[in-house]
Amino acid sequence: MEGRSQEFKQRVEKLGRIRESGVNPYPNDFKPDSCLKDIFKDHNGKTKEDLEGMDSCFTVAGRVLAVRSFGKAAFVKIQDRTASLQVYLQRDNLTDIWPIAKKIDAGDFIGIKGKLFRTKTDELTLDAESFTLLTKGLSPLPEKWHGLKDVEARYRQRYVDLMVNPDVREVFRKRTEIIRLIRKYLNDRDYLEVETPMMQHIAGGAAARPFVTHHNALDTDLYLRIAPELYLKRLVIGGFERVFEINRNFRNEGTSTQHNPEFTMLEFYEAYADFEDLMKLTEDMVSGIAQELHGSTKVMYQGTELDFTAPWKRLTIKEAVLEHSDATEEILNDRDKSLEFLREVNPRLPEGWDKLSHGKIIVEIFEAIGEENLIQPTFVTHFPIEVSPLSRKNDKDETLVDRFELICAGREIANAFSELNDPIDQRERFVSQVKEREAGDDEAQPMDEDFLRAMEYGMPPTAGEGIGIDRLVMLLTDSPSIRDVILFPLLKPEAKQESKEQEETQNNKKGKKA
RNA sequence: GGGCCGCUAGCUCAGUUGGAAGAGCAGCUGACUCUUAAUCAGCGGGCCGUAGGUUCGAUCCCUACGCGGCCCA
Repeated sequence: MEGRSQEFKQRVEKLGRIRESGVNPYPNDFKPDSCLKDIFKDHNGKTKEDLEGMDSCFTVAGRVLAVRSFGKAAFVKIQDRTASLQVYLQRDNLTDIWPIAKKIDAGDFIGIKGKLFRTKTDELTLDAESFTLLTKGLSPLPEKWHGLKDVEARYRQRYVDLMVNPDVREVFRKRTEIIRLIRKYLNDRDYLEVETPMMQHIAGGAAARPFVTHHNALDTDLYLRIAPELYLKRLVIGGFERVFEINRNFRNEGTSTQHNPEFTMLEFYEAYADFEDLMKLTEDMVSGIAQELHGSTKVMYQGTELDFTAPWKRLTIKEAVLEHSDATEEILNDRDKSLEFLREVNPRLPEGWDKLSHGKIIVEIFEAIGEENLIQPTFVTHFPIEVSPLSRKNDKDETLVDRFELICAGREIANAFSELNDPIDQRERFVSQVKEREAGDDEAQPMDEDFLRAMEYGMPPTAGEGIGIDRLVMLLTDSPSIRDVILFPLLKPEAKQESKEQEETQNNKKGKKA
């Protein structure tokens, strides 16, 4: 109890008095028969007289959000998963339980059975005929008017954030709805939803640093996946011509408003499709989701209108750079001139910058100046082959691949390509990746012999795409940070406030080991 | 990794050339059976992020550290 707030201690004492009076403060046999939203839906149109003529009782349960108490009566606002509703408690109706009912606190859960009426100010209200304490809350709720604002507290104690900030609940409901709509869209197109390994012996399918873990029984290191790509393609090879997976990827990188080390990715693969088909599919799917969610394909994001109405703009990566900088074709078509230009737009380059290939230089230039200027949804195409070891070569220009990135609000939302299905070419690409890895690029992809073995059986012509779900949800819920669309974003652990008992336990453990 | 900003009561926030730490809400006591951020009267509640330093004296100034936010890489 030491270190607890005064109010916490008072509530614990109150809890004790409730128990002494013979009332169980944590019963679990109360069954509501109505949710609050349905009560509004069915009865909010009714007049005072309509309600007086109605004989039906409603049994509801919820968390107490606010109490306005009089001597022998009280108005209490309760909230369930669907809505909030005012309840009227009167001493003369509640008799035995009144002493407890009048002592409830904001944060408690209560159950009420009663009849609907309208107050003098015309608010639909449930007049309690019986009252049941369902859970005593010990920690006080945040301020009723301002709610919980402290960003760190909101992330660390998301449960409190959700209790008191309805707009936060709404964001996460929309997140779930978006994922539901994606599933429906793909299921309707005969895609098969699958699950592939999160723990992999070879972390391939993307350029990123993985987390490492260890399997004790097999005594082997494993990586948390950075992408499901190579497994989903194995499934296409196996005959599942349309597959998708919505699941977590893990990348061992820093956090930002755009990055969380674990994030949710949709990946889908369709045989006999190419990357242009996927552009159409993406336009159709995302604009449809915006329409379902907002009733419009135009969505406000951080003060800017994003127009998801199909078709979306398409630019080659060079066009995107030319459109948003003073670079010229002459510069971009020459490796050394491009490098010089890159140094102007990005003076602080990673180590080994002078050895960058022409293709990588173009991508670096795009990321430095092109990407952030693409606000409306735009497909950026014609990526260089050096940065695309899993993509099919372009038939007309072997330095390019049939790939696009979807950029919106200045950030990458999706990445897709016609899949490389030539096993000989794929092996060569892996070999050059391994060389880059040996040269110090720890994001270059490792050799995956089993994947090659699979591809050697023949993979049908296929296109595949990954869509960052968190970022898509950000755009569709007007959220400025990825942490606003991830229920429990990764934070550093809080400063330890170990109790003496814990300290002793730990010391004992240390002592035993020593 | 670098820069800037923040950390004060359960919550939202004030505050002090460096001189006994404040408000509102929440809480407690009392009044009140139709309130809407209910009202009225009274009361309690603080390691001012942590640790050093400067000082007669530090929540305030300095240093380091921790956590968070934003920006940059």
